[in-house]
Amino acid sequence: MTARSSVKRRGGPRAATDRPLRGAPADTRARLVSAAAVAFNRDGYHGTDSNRIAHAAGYAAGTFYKHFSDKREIFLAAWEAWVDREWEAVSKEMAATDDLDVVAERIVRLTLEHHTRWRGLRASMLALAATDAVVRRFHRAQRRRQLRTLAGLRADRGSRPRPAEQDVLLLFTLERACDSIAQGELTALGLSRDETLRALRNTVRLHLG
Amino acid sequence: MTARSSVKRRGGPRAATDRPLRGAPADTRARLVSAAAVAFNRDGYHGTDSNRIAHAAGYAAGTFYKHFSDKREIFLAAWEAWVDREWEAVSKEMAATDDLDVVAERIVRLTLEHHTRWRGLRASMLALAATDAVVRRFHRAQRRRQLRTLAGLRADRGSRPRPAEQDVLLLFTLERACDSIAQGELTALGLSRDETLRALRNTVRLHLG
Amino acid sequence: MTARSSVKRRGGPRAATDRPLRGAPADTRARLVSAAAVAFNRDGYHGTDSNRIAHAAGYAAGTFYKHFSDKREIFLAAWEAWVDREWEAVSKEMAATDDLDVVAERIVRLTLEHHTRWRGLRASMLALAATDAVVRRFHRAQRRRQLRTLAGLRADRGSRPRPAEQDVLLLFTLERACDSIAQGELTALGLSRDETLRALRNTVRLHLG
Amino acid sequence: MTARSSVKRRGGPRAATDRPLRGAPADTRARLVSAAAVAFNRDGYHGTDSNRIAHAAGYAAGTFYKHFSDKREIFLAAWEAWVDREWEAVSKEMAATDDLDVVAERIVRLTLEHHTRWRGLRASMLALAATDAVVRRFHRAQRRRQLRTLAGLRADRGSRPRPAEQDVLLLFTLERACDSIAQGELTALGLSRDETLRALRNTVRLHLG
DNA sequence: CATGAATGAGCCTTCATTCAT
DNA sequence: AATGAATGAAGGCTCATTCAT
Repeated sequence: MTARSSVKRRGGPRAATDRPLRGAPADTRARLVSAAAVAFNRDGYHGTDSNRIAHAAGYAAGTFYKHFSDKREIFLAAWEAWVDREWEAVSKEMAATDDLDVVAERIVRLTLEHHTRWRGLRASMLALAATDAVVRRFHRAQRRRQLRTLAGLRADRGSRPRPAEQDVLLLFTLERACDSIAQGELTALGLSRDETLRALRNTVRLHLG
Repeated sequence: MTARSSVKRRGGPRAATDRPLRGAPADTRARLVSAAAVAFNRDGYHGTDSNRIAHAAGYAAGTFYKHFSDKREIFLAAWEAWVDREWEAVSKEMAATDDLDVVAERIVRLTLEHHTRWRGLRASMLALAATDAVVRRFHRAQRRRQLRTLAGLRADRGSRPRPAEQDVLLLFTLERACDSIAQGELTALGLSRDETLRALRNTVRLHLG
Repeated sequence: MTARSSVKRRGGPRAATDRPLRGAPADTRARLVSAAAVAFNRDGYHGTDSNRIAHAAGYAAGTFYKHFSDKREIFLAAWEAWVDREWEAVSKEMAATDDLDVVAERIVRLTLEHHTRWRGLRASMLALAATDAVVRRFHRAQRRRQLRTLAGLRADRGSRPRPAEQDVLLLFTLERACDSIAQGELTALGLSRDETLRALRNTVRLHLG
Repeated sequence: MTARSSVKRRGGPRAATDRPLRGAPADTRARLVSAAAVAFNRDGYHGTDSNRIAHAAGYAAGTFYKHFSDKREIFLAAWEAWVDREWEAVSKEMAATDDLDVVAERIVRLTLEHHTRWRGLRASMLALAATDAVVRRFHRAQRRRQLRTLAGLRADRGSRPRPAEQDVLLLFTLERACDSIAQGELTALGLSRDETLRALRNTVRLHLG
């Protein structure tokens, strides 16, 4: 009914910059995952919808379901990508120097940045994992990946091996403290952020040594 | 032409054979809050609705809105009640004995029980607090109550005063460990639950000493 | 424990055997507006609802909100369309002849027919305009359109210009008399319908002369 | 459950000044009708509810249904009272002087005041009458009362008798003009209010003469 | 590969009405 | 005569998902 130019541009708002919309499926998928991560993080899992995600990525509603069978699936993909990015960054910092103090400082800083930036995504994950068994399984799988990565990193540095218990506890500690700071809870309660970070750095350094 | 009258007939109470339905508003409210806590815990905040909560409490849908202006309000009420109950139980245990080891063991056990029983409610709270500023404020207010209670308990025992930072950190540690154990994460990762609990008890005992 | 998954399945289109459902948005919108006009007219604004309107137009409930942000919006669209149609019909009659008597007779007849057919819609508009400022503004805008149209028609015929006051008064008179006759009030009170119409025709003829 | 003093005063808000709540049924009824008239006028028939009306009158929700079988009934009662008051006022003015010009001026002024004050009530009546046959019948009955009253007033003054058609037309004219002015439509369209009122007064004087 | 109109179950909320006290 | 807690049908609106093009 409406005349269409061969270049796909229509009346409605196109969120991001105009890119070639028909491309490799993997690219489309990646764009959708990125948009989903941002939306879930900002509005929570139940605060966005698949149509909004698709449009934010520059696609129509239907495209979403060509790449993901449902909303949960894209959420898990976004989570997986998030874990990937975090440990990529950490690995890079670990490789760049031998100084333990520097490495510990960087891990804490990166984790804090990452958790601050993505605190909404993390909160949604925790809530979904509590009610949805599939999400819970996925979350644990990612946790195992984290543990493997962490053990691998220690091995690369020639550090002495440790029981996994100690690694999880380190992860828990890092996670909890960073989530809290990210949410602004410490500050809101009048507690010192720097003090906490110093303690965290110390814990990490001892763990890696 | 005028097939439909503009006056509509609806409503009316049910047969008067059921539970004690007509009672003091405070009782009704309390029943609704209890039912809500169970429902939120089992299905998550977004997994139940006000109608289901009302029916679970033995009331009709409309009754809900005589007592709460919306779903969030009853969620916060359920959360508040949950915090109340937890610290009531802890206070009781604190008063019953002077032996620090026993007290620490009880606090850890109670917290673990409480977090295990209500892990879904806790997960919903964390997710909502990430997206909803009102919930976040409420959560912090409850946290302050926890801190006051904890400080009070220490004072009652004649323990030396501590900076609030140490109290929150104790709360965080307890919380995170108990949430993890409650979700079954430690076990799923093949880690020792008893070991973790022993360490926790030790931390608590040192803190209260 | 996790009986309910947090992912919910719903929606999906109906069997593709029905009316031309998937079409240009403008067509869908037009069908919805038509159905709404009929429903509002028959049952009153508060006597129908968006679901009923959508179904009457051959669509599902959700489709309504793809085209209108709420019930009021479609009501105003229906009203606008009604005003359009009325004055289209009147314009056509005006163009078809030069005989003032004939024109006056046709205007009165058309107005009466139109008001009779749509008296419920008119009544809803009057009631809403009394309570709702947005509706009131819209109604006045339409009134201004009517006045412009009426002035234009007179100008086309080379009639002498008149102050707008006289045009509104003509509109008021026509409106009130036709509404009354449409509601059957005159007849119910034992008054002569023909007598009133004769007087009306006379007024219109004098006004256009 | 709650201790009650013998003087009926509870926590909740009591709308009007405290009056003796248990009294002659007619008084209660009258208070409810007054409150209903105000509420319907301000918010429209569908914009208030029976609970609100009861509370505004100083009673509990249930009291409403001890005096009226449904919402429509109190609406009709409010309407009837409104017509009563209007024609009471008009009759008084008619009796107070013999000067036709003065009488006409007063009728127009009173009608305008009355329609301005109660324009929302009138609008609701028109909308309900369009969809509800019972309301429509009631409205016509009141119209007949108006006509009888008007004829009686003319007879009292020794004016010559007139066909009812002319009386209704006078009522229609008065009504429509006053409704319009009351709604602010004339002013909003940039038309002269005084001019219209002058014409109205003239019409009334001729009619009564 | 992508589109986007359409679906329809279901959530949140209101309110006319009842009845045990 | 009055109370007010409770009812429950139903209206407004959302959104995960589908499918003809």
